[in-house]
Amino acid sequence: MARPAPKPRFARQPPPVRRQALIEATIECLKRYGHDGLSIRTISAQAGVSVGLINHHFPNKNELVAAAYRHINALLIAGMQAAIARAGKSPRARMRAFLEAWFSAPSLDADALAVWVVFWGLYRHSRLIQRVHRETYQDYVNLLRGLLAELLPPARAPRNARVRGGVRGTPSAPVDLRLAAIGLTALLDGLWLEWCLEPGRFRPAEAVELCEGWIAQLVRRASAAAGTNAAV
Amino acid sequence: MARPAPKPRFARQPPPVRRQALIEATIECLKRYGHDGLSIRTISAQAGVSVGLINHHFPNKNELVAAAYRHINALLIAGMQAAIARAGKSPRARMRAFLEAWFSAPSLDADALAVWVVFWGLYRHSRLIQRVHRETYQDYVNLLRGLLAELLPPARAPRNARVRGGVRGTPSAPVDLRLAAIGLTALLDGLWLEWCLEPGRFRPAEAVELCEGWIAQLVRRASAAAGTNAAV
DNA sequence: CCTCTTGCTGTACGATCGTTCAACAAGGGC
DNA sequence: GCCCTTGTTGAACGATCGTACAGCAAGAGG
Repeated sequence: MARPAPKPRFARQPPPVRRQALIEATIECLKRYGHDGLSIRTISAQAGVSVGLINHHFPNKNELVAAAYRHINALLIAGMQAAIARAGKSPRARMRAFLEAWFSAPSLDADALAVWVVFWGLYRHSRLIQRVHRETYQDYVNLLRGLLAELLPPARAPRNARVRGGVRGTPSAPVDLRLAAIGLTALLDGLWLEWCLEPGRFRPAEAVELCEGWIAQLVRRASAAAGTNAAV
Repeated sequence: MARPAPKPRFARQPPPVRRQALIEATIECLKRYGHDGLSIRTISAQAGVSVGLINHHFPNKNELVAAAYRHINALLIAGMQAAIARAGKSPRARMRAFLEAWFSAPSLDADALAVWVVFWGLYRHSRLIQRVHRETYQDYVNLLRGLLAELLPPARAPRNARVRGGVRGTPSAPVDLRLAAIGLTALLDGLWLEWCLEPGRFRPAEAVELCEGWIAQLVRRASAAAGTNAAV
């Protein structure tokens, strides 16, 4: 008992490490408690630190929240890119890998959606969130557009494509890569949203199937327009 | 000046009228201030009443919020139904009317999305919101499914439809009305979401066009499967 | 082992939150 | 014109919010 039990009351961490821990605690709190979890006290408790520490590493709460938003964005995109890279070189396999990664954990998680939705709710009134969104959402769209471009015949890009009015009965209109990416993004986001809000309504495999149907239809139209059979 | 200027300091309202006014004030506050607008003081100021009145007409704040969620749901569905009714009897015209109503004001409004998103953020942690969602979302899905059913040939409904594994290259698989409705819902929601988050990326007419393309493709497949030419 | 830097703690502060409640007064019924 | 019902007010309460800041102590450098 000579030694006074030198158990340190806390352990110092390098700023980057601590910042990362705080960011992850923020996301965990959002998962657990929704928007109510976005409080300095809740987050610092989750991270196991005192209330004052957050303002030592971040100028204010909004900056921490924006950093957390940036983190989940980056995580999502990195996950998708990894899945694609694992799939090899075949454009079809890469697209399929992307879809399957999109419609399975950890992307397809009701808790995760709850987190995203809180950020979207902040979007309109937080310039910080808006900036992060602009910076990262573009990456996601580009990723998707790249996958589509691989898949479609390398036809002349329809630059400045003005859509002809009333496309009702013209199934062989030239494929607009921009619109195609927008549509696929919408389908992905919409299915993701639906599944998270009510997981019982359909199975993830069915969502993949719906997307592949959309893409197959796209490839068919593109091939017809190009007059070739480039796509299998 | 004999009369002491009998200007009443407030005007009484029948409870249903006042309740409705408070509900609309809640939505207005959400539009204006996002989640921060969901405070008793902000809402009562918007409605022009005192802080105590809300708890006189609603047992607590959560009930008011749930009532507001129910209100915007009902409003949306009523708007769509009205647009459809105005379109007459032709299934194609009705579907088109629906799409155009969906992708124009007041549905397609960035402020409106901000309101929805806040409610979705509450969804996971509020039993009240969950109940309202269940009760009203079903109406929306049924509306959409009805429109689709009108449009597709009256083929035998694929009950208990088990999706065949790996539908990769079978474009003439029987059309599953359930999956079709799910896909169209996702496309609608996704495009709506995208447009509201970044209105510059595409025009509402392009969204309508994307949806009509999806539906046309569906009709084509259904016709092929039925072996008829029922749909023009 | 002492020193110095700095990551970290925890109290304090003012603002704002949702809710309660006693008192007020608007306005219809007689 | 008075009464009575009840819609409405607004002060007060305790809890919790984000931030500031003075001081503690961990742990590397000498």
